[in-house]
Amino acid sequence: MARHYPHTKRILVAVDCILFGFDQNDLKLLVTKRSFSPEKGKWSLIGGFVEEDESLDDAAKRILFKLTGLRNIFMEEVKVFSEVARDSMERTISVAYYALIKINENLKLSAEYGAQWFSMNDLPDLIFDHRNMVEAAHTKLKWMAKHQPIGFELLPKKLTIPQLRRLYEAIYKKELDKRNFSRKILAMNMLEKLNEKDKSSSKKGAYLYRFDKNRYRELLKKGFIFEV
Amino acid sequence: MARHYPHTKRILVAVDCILFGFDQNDLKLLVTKRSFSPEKGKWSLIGGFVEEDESLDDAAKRILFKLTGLRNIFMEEVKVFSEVARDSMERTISVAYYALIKINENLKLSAEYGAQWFSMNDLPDLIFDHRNMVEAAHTKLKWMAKHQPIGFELLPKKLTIPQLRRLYEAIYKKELDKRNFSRKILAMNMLEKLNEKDKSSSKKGAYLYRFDKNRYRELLKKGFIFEV
DNA sequence: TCAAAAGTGTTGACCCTACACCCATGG
DNA sequence: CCATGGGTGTAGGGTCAACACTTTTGA
Repeated sequence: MARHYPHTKRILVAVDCILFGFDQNDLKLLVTKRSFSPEKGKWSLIGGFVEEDESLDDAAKRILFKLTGLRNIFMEEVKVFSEVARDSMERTISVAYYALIKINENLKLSAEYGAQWFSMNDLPDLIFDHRNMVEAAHTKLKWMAKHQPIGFELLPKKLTIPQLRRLYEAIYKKELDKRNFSRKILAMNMLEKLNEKDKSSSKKGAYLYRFDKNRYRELLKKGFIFEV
Repeated sequence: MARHYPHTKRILVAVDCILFGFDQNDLKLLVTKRSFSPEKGKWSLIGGFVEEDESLDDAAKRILFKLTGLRNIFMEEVKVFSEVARDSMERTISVAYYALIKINENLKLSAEYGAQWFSMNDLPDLIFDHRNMVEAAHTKLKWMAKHQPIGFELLPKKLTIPQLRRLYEAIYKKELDKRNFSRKILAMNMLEKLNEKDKSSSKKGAYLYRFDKNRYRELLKKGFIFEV
């Protein structure tokens, strides 16, 4: 396209991804080893520049796919980071996106990026303002997990109530009463109980459930408001 | 700064402002008549391009100031709009900001922009994706007004409880019980009752109150959570 | 004197929290 | 047989919604 708005500076636009995962009891963050200047070799969120023919959402999906091979992942904008000097090389504004990833044996990370999971309780130093991005994303995650059933995006399709509770405890860094929690969750009537148990974390085993998206959509139509 | 990230397209970055006001019973939006191509002469949100030496927050403040002469106004990012073809001239990504403005006799709008207030219930057609921006901002406003005491930004410093209730009714398009509303608001203990009445909307007159920011900050420290 | 908005209390239903014991099983 | 985590019920307090009449005063 021709330039019809003269005398205005065009700017580099990037997307940086805050990739959350959940593993046993820990909320985790996937970070990569930066392979180019500046700050080469340091820990960094995975990111990339926005191309001419893609929206920011598309750019975020592309970047996520290159690292993880995953598509159709829950992903959402957090906010824009636009301080003039935030990138030491050239002015770049960056839009932070967070994504919720199921960590499991099928997840194959591209070796290219030297990616590694870190516990949110024990993050390494990150370049630029990436630490602020992570904070902002975590704040948004807390908000969202409270008011929308996105926690399930971090768990296997078949999940147990104790697992879900441990996830919320990790997100909020706060213990929850197991009786009250399971009553509240089951009362919403969004989980389908299966005739299987998961014995990976106890001898007795915990019943498996499946989040029923259709039932949730029905509830929404009736004015139901999710809240944990 | 030199270009250190080669082969990447730089992009025009704009800010568009969703300016909310409140007048009697109506939530209002300030829109301008666009004075340049494309779409010259049509109704548009006020906006502008981001300059080299400013953050997006700064750009939004600058644009607001040029139109209204106001500073220190509540203003917050909504989200980025980045569809490739959203601007018909040249690819532009735009970050929507919303602001809350007190409409009163001191407000002097720059004549340059042909600005006009419209009721949110009766908006004109807007250019590009500006209507979507307004929807997104309204959604965020509903969210914020419920969980933070930002409603006061739309009202005079001295306000009455019925006025505040009408504001919330306008934001949520829903009637509220006046007894329950005033009990809830006063119970929060954030309003200082004055010995004056406002008779502009009734013969009996309603007591004026002042929102006490310091008291609110104290409450926050004690773990108080605002919710309407 | 009347119309129009302000102000004010109570009750019942529901919801949320706090809390303790038994169950199933693998080792 | 025992250690570990899973599963379950109840009672009390607090919160929220629903509801109607009186007050004030300008016109």
